[in-house]
Amino acid sequence: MTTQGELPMALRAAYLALHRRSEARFAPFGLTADQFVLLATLSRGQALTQRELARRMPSDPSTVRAMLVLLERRGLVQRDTHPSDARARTVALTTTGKRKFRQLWRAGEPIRAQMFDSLQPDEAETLVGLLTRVAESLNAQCVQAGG
Amino acid sequence: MTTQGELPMALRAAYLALHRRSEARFAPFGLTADQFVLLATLSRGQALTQRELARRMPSDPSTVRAMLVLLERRGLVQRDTHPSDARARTVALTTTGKRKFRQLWRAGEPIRAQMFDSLQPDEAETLVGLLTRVAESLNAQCVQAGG
DNA sequence: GTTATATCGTGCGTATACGCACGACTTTCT
DNA sequence: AGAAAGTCGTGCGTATACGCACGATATAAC
Repeated sequence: MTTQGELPMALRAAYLALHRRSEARFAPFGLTADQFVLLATLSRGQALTQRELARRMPSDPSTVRAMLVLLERRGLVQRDTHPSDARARTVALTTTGKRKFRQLWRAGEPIRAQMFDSLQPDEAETLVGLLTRVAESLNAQCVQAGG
Repeated sequence: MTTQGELPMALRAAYLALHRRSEARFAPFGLTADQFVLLATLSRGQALTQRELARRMPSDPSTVRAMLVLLERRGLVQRDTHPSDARARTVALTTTGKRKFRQLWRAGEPIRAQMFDSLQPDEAETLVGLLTRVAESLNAQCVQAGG
């Protein structure tokens, strides 16, 4: 089946298209698509450690750190020392950050709508389900043998 | 429907998982996941201009150029002046490049299999179809109105 | 209580991913 | 022919995306 070889490319093409679109859409607000993802993740569960934030995005901790440095400089996020763990730092949205996120969420609406409208309602749900399954499979540690 | 808000994140998570996996898998061969994509694209249609190569990947021409500089230095691709257009340069795999690509294709097999096996045969086809539709929708110029 | 191990964040290096501006060349129009 | 407009590749700047090694702290083992 040629489908097997096409799946990775189709996934890549779709994601890059989404990323480009989002990037262009958010640029006027001075934020990138990935910064939006970070803000969105923070808005769902405040006072996360950098590690936990990275896990949820999902992204690499060192990548997240670089992003946080930029966002903190702009006053969109705030980093404090963790109350019980001196190694860790907690991250949270500032008031400005929350406002910015709501702005961006609205700005991104047409993109989400465009994706959604290209599918039947049940197809959208199916797509999310399949993507989730593929992602979980890929994240399950190690492709041991070539079975 | 919350599905609409989850779709972009699900797409992102799946792609990043694939990318990480591929990166780790190809690293021992000294190549990156995206370099593999470039090689694969070249292997399907030789003597492309850099522009055309970028269009097919799909990627940005300036990104592709940076990749080509690295790959040419390693002797995996070859760039020549275009026979009829002095502005353009043609790109093709060298013999080494072709061999390397076949190597990588085999090395990537477990990853493709893992993705594929997490789905029913018809689901894989469905997924490719839905991803393609979403990508096309996203690439169709401009989110004009919120119609 | 001291040592061994694991975890958190940091800093560094490399490779995308892209926009933008520039020079070189092509095509089109007049 | 000569000028205008479009296209190709290049070079630069910024932001991910990640691995790896390091110091600091926490936790576990003894």
